[in-house]
Amino acid sequence: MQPHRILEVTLSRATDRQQKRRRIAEAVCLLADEHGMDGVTLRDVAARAGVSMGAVQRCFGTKDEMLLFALGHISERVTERIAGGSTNAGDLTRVAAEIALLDPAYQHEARVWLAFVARAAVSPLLADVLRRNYELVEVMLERLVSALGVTDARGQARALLALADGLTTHVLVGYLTRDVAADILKSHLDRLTRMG
Amino acid sequence: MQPHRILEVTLSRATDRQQKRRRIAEAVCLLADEHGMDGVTLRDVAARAGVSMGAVQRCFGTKDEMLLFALGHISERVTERIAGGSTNAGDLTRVAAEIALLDPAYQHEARVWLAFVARAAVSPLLADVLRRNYELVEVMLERLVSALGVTDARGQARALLALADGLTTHVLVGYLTRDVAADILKSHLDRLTRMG
DNA sequence: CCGAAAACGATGCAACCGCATCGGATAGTA
DNA sequence: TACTATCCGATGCGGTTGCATCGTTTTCGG
Repeated sequence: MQPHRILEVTLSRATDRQQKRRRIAEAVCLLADEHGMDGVTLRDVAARAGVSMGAVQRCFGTKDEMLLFALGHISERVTERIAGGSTNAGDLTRVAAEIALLDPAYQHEARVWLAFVARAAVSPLLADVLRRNYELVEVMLERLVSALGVTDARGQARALLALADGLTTHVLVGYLTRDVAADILKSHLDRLTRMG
Repeated sequence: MQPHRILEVTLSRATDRQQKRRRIAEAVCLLADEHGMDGVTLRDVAARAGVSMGAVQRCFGTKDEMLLFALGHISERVTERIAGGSTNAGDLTRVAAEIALLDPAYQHEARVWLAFVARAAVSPLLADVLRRNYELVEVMLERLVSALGVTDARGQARALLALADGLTTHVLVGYLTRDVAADILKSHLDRLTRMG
């Protein structure tokens, strides 16, 4: 068999592996959403993903590796969605709302995110992934904010990011309603726009 | 023996109980700070508190009750510290800094708080305690903010609370340094003051 | 077509979990 | 001093955890 055939096959296998990895990562997110990070066990993950436990072990040498990949997976998805639309100045509102995950459809992602953040506080590896993700979002936000003509765009971007995250958390624990959080976010953005 | 003697003894016993409860709660916080909520097991808690496992079981019927009490314990402590100083208008800076737990001495409390918040997202009982605590802080913040002559003091108080929480989280995962977070918070407060 | 290699799912394993139970130590009452 | 009720710490128990190991099946290169 020719080398290029070998390459094909190898790639195909690798692709399958990656697909299975992603499916497992999805299962991790589902469980983390439902029962928190404690509810993420290898057996339950395998059952949710519709694979055997051995498959999970083969895809990820250890549970921590699995969680690391899962965090990277969801981070990637969220970041891509945020960066998805055009980066017009008017998109700041949309972007901010998506960062805050205020839409009910994103409630699940918000819970997963919170579970990972909490674990990242005591797991340097997870923290690294999270930090990288925040820096990516910060860059995007800074661009949008600076387009408003605001001074200290970076600081304002960071503040907006923190505000959005805090609001998400407060909604999750039931302290604020989604509507109230959305109003607060909107008010903040209005003020930011007025500043420019 | 007279009834009042009985009352004395009973009270003394009850006091001992509460003291032991608090000591156990402290141990819970220590462990949650070091290894996250997963690291909080009855055995480790007992060892940390310097009591037997049976003592922990006797103080709290179940693990959830223990966690519930521990959350109430730390919430109370933080809230009291925040409300401790006089509520002058100038104290807004101090209060905000203490809410954000930016001082390195509060780093541990911040980690514990995050661990509980994450669990509260999937535990209604914990969420109730947390929500009550947030509402308490909100009232204090609203009073301070309204003293600045700001319109929509409640909304601004909520925004400030969310910003502080978000900054705390971002510092914990290593995305922001304490100094940067403090600057952002200060900048926000300055703007708020200028608004009034 | 065949042999090596990889993937597979099932099962085993030691450690740990929360909780229940137990006999003995202790303290309060008459 | 006896009696009793509470407290105490140790141990047991069923269940679950993450991970290792097994024989078997599938896949792929020659």
